[in-house]
Amino acid sequence: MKKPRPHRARSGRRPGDSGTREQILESALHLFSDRGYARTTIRAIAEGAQVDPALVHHFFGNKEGVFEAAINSTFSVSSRFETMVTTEAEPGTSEAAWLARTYLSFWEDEHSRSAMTAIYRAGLADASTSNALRSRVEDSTKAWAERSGYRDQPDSETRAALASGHLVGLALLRYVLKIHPLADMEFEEFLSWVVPALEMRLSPSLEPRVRQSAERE
Amino acid sequence: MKKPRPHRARSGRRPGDSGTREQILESALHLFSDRGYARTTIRAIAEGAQVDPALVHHFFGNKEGVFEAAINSTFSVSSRFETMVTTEAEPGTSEAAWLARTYLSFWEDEHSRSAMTAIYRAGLADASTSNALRSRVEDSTKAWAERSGYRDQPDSETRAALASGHLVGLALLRYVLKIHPLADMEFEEFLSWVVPALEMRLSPSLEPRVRQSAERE
DNA sequence: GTCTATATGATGATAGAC
DNA sequence: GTCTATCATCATATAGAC
Repeated sequence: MKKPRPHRARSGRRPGDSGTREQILESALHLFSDRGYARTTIRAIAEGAQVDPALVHHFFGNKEGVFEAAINSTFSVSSRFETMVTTEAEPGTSEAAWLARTYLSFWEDEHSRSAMTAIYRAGLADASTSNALRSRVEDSTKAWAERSGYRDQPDSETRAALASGHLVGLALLRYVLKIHPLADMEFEEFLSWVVPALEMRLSPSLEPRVRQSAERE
Repeated sequence: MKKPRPHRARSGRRPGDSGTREQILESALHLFSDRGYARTTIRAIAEGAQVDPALVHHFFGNKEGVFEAAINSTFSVSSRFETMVTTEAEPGTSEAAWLARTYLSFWEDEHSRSAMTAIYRAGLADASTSNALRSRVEDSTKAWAERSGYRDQPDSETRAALASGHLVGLALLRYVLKIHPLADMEFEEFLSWVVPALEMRLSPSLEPRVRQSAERE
């Protein structure tokens, strides 16, 4: 016996073919960035997308699959993250300025910010998930250090890592923790604070001669 | 309350009165710093301390109680964190140098590092738990900005926040993510990289004239 | 593609015996 | 102080009907 389905109580229709997959990813990305990985449940993702939890499994297999798909969806942060460090800086601006602007643009853009937040929340959550974030940061730092104009400077690798830490920390305080007054600033003003410090970090010639061997004993 | 001080190195017997509470906290701190808040279970804490899970509830009520007690146990990071910003810098060193050394010492010390890691992991995990970390960072940043020798400099609050982001980011990369080569450095060498950059950030007079908004001299 | 039903297990918490 | 037993909840994941 076929069950007649005279009227669908569901208001927003769920068409037979398209849309749902993207809605699941959108819901997932929102939740992962807001609640982190562990506290985000497949049920909540499904509810946010107004679909059945089983559908989430059907599309992505398991929770990790949803996460991977979510942070790579639509804006493909991962791939852009990698190609970022292989792009040439625009002439007229320092490479440090370009690095800061490019990296922080990921955070500034409302769409990719969710993915960035999700990535950092998940990567900092516990030791077992830190590996992915560590390789990501380490690789992009190293790649950038090797190809940048600062490549031949002494300690270029160390300086690149210090610059990464600088940028990561500022991004976390401004975009994740939303610390005042960093979070309230206009983007360009924020950049105007960050760039000079980063330029100094990356180019020894701009540095005062404060640094010599630390008091070691 | 008598303490026989048995000096026993954990032979397997769980004596009727002492030790267990501290062992629970030790186990909890280790797990919270390693796996974050959400992935740390009371059962695992109990197992690590070789006690019954019910005992954990008996002592601390609920999971959050264990967390609070753990990060405040033995080394009382929270209180030291607050008094940190009210202490005078030692003469002969810049305040920026003192700030960097004091803050990073919390991370460098093996014991307090667990608490620091737990605090940051929990605070960055999701939006709901970010409040505690935000107020902590915001308050200590502000307090330090107001009482430091840089107090009368223009934008002292902004500069203090930027310095906080700088320090937090470097600490996370070195101590939590363990990014090479930051994590492999000796502490004094690490400091010798951080301090000059922080001094420049905090004192406009040391800054190159890249920024136009700095009016004061 | 979508959903119902369910297997299977882990979790935080409590009550209460010794 | 310590443990046994258990509750209620919620999790991921799967099988299979329509």
